[in-house]
Amino acid sequence: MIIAPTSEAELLSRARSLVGLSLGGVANALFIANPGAPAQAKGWIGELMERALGADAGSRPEPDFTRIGVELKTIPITANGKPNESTYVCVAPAVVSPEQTWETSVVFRKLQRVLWVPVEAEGEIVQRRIGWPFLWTPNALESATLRADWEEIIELIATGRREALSARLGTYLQIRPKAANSRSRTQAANAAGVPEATLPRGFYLRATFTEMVLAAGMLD
DNA sequence: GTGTGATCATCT
DNA sequence: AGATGATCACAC
Repeated sequence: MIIAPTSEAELLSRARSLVGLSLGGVANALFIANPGAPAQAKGWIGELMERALGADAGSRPEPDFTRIGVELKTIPITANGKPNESTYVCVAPAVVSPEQTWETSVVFRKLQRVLWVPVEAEGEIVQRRIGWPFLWTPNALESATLRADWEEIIELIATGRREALSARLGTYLQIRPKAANSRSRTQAANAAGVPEATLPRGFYLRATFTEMVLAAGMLD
């Protein structure tokens, strides 16, 4: 077990010491078993990096590095240097409390400070290499857009209009299914407040957004 | 089942 | 090809 970092500088230093290394090499050094077939290896890279860097939040809905409030996100990058996937943020609430605001949301708390770690998206997983990591905080325009996206989506959930939810909503932040399968259900409420089962969903950052973030991050 | 880590696979 | 909806693994 690697001890959690106590400062951003320590975290960033650790992450940058991994630049250029293969995922298999890091896994071997940590005595972590190699992943199975790609379809069975979802999440393996993220969990490997969590362990390599000392993330300590476990499965709690808060930033990975609890002491310094930093969220870790690995980001798959193709040969053209762009992310080939969206980025999962957290589950979307099935019911919204009246006190819920953008500032108290899990999306906001997780995205206030992120350590992005680019990783090659192609080839054998164990041979993929780690790229240049950087710390990020959304700028004013990004924050305003994320907030507007979140509010639009949350409003639909809060008013029970889940039939209007779609991954097409949101400029940077979107909502999509987040479940074991399409038959999964969780308890929600319809427009009249009557309990109703619904598909669990999660918040994701569009790849077009993380592409912008990555482009800026490469500069520092 | 709920939350974490995501990527897969189908549709447009 | 890119985006949307579906799915996989694991901890608790």
